[in-house]
Amino acid sequence: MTEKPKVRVRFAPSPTGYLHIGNLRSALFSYLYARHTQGSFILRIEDTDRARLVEDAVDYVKENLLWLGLNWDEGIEKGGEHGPYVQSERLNLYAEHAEALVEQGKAYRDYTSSQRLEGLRQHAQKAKQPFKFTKDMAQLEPDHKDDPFVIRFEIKPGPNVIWNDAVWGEQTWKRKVLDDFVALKSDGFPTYNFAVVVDDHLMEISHVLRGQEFLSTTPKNILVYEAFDWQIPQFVHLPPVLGPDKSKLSKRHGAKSALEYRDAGYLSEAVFNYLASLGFNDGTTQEIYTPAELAKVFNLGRIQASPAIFDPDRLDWMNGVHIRQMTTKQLLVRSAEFWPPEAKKFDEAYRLKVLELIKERLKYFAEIPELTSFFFTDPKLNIKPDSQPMLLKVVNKLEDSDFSEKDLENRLRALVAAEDLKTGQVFGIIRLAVTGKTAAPGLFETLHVLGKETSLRRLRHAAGA
RNA sequence: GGUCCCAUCGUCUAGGGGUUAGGACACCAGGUUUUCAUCCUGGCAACCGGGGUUCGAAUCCCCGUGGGAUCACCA
Repeated sequence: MTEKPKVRVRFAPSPTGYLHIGNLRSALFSYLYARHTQGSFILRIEDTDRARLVEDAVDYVKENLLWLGLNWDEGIEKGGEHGPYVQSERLNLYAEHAEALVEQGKAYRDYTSSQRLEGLRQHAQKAKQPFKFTKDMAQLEPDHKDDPFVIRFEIKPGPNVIWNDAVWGEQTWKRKVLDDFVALKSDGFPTYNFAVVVDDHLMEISHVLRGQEFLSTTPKNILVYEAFDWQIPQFVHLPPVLGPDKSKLSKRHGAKSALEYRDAGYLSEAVFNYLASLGFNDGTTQEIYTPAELAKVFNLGRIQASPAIFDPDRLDWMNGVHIRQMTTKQLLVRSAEFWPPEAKKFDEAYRLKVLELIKERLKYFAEIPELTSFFFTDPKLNIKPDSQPMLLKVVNKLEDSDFSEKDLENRLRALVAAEDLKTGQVFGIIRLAVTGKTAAPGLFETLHVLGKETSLRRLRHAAGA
């Protein structure tokens, strides 16, 4: 009996500023798998591209993950036994490993200038040949001492590269389509394809969950693992999340980061639920899950291979369901920042009653001001003069009411009956006078919550009294 | 263009040699109701095309078509 090795997965974004929903879903799946297997979820920063570095991007990534509840067990800030967790702080490691490959004849220094490289590339393009860099094209010796060089990983002839992807099944790549890629750049930084292997190995990553765009670089990664005689992790390539036009989701689609959903007043658990449903399902007809439930049912084998289109309508629906599942008290706490400034003049008990009334028509918290404004400030008057006599009768009828919902209902229905009018008509006029809206929560509840003083004041005002 | 991959309602998806192809969102209709919403009921709506294998194909195979990814000293 050998003990199963611990599952260790990582999310390794590069701090280039923008973290879209598709990236975040990769993080989510990694997190889910770690939780499902009681493994570790690690956050590593891949900042080897100095040109694209964006300030504060790391904070932005952290904020996104934290908001969604994707807490990492190990990584930046948290620390751990496999640090540092920022690639720019591991430069010596990559250099050592690249050097070792050179010594073993598995990689070589290349002094080819960028100009010559560009020329080579253009030449191939003119000849309509795919450009593929091989060792015989390389300049193995410097023209001058101290000329800059890169270290290229050499693809030697050999059998096809075969691996089994958890999502895509068995993959076979011919070596001859691979070219001698740069492992260490002339600035001393590693390239992604080299650093990712060194780090994943050193950090003992067991499963590599990443976007499908990395599928075609996997053979290169595998060859590096083999060159070092390292154990190859399980690869799990995730399908992309697409925009409504079926192209990859991007800023262009108004694609939002998690933070933008937070700012619009979406519940993180709803976004969590929705994101997980894009490319994963457990085979049942259940739609609504808590994060903990998802961690329980999540498994690699049920990840979809085909892309998913992001559907904002479905997210809205799902958020509404999560909202309605929450107690009003919880909801009040969660929505605290979204209430209009006027609401602060009222106590919590009152806001709680208001929330109770709008809860079932709330899709996200940003709608709160629009839905609740009349509970805090008198609405603009927009009553037709010919309905004013009716409102006067309403005022008279309610003047000695105790304003309980029951009493309000009895009196108002009695009035409608006495006047021989349609309920909807009369209630509609009252609603408009009191709320300024044609669509609002139930009339009796609204009047009750508003209270006698406010209700009668608005009614008298609307009646022109 | 080379390489690799994907393909069930408009969308997220279940299923998978014999099913009335299931659920959910959206949409439409009806019910409840004082409006809106919630809720309930019902409806519309799908196996990309063509061959093959088979008694039988949406399901397996092949070829098309469509879509995607990738071909950097980016990740």
